[in-house]
Amino acid sequence: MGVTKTQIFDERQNELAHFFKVLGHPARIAILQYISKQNACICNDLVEEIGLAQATISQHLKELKSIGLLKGEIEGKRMCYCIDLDRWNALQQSLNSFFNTTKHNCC
Amino acid sequence: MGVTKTQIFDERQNELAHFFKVLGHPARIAILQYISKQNACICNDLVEEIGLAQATISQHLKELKSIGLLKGEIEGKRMCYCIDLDRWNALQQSLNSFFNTTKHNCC
DNA sequence: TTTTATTATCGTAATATTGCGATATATAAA
DNA sequence: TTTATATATCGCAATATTACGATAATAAAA
Repeated sequence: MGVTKTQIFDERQNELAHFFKVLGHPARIAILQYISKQNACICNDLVEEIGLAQATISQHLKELKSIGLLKGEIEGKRMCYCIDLDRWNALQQSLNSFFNTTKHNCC
Repeated sequence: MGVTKTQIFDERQNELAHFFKVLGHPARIAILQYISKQNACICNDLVEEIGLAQATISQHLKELKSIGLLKGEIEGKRMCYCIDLDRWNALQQSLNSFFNTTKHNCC
């Protein structure tokens, strides 16, 4: 086993879970915080800043791109990764919507 | 390897990531939504509702307990799992704080 | 006490994730 | 063209996660 049974959940549950999952790694949190602190981002800076190998950072960036949080623009021989603000806000809202609609209690 | 290098991140980054990680599974999203919909929750109901084995549900409940989102009370021979509203709100706030402080852009 | 019902835990198999070195690719600089 | 720099991808090893059957533990019911 070891496979998440995505077929028994609805699309929204899977999407929400995937989003949470991508944010569920300290390196990816750190990457987002660092990109935010700077005004431009270059992957190579991240390697020094975060302290993981270049291949590893590149992999984490790919996952952040997979949910649209980052957009990359080629800038000469460099890559400029930035936060996609529209997506960022949309995700925050989607997440708050989950929190607000799922908080009834019993005991 | 396969080990997250938690030691190179700060406590807040690790905590935030752990929180996101726990929410990063559709079964756990579904569990929270179901508990919320009901006014009381019994694990056995979840097994029928979600469609995973009892052992698996129990495991997911344990992880939700690990971040304090659920509290369980023994009720006869049953277990009543409920959402801890204080913790729920605190986590929502912590999450919004992350989103609000990490959203500057460049391109 | 015995049985039944409910939940937790253990052990295990399958798959996923993390991390890294090596290498490929692409562009700028020399 | 050659070299240097920056990023992506491949392949692999180590560890984590997911799922489940079997079983333990606990308490109500018979």
